[in-house]
Amino acid sequence: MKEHDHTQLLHDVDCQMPKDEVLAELSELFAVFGDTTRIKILWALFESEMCVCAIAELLHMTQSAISHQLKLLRHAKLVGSRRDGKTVYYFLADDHVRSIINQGMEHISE
Amino acid sequence: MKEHDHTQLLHDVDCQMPKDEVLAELSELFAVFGDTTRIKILWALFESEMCVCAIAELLHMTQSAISHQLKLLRHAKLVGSRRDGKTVYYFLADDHVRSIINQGMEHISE
DNA sequence: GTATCATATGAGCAAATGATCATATGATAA
DNA sequence: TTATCATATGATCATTTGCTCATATGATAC
Repeated sequence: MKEHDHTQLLHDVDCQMPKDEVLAELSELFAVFGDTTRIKILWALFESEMCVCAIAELLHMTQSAISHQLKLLRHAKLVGSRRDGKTVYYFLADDHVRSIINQGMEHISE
Repeated sequence: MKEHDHTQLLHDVDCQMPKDEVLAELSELFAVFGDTTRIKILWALFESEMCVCAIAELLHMTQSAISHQLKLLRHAKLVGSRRDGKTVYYFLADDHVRSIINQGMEHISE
């Protein structure tokens, strides 16, 4: 396969590309949204903060599965948590979550 | 593990949840953004439409790998394509792509 | 202290994913 | 037609992912 010439275009596009590091971080962020369970958790938290076992009950999944996913969401800074006695409540970290999900919804509902 | 009671909350949250079908579609969309290669392709197309082998050269990847990924992007309706002779040019399908990626960038740069 | 509830976490495993290789298809030129 | 370029696609394989199970940790009540 001999490639035809794109030298100029490639140069221009390459200049506009953010660092690999940034793009990796970006794709990791979207990967967090890229799972049904995690999307459901985030959507649930739109309404109200919730404890782990409530989310588990809502989604008909084990406490362990939910806890593992919440760990990912926390790492991505999409949710925060607060402890009240034995219970840990999770909540949306900021409004970017809503914005991103809303943009996604717009795209699929066309 | 006996669960404590969340009946009222669960009912309220459940009412606000979109159908599983919709949430699945939504997470599949974000999953497409959730890969470094695909994010790079989309970012490249911000600048200009490009043919497959130009993208491959830009990302230092094989034509085959890029072609497989473009298929996914096409399926998600994030890119479109047009043929000109032997060459196929890919371009961003609409502005949702830009909006979604911009929101993501905002989140990680805080 | 012990018992119990709520949550977190490590190991293991089946399923999904992303790249490569070989090959097929589509288009143009000679 | 044959040769070549550009792209698409199927098979394969190593890596990653998401769940389950068992167990650990943390907090409260007794």
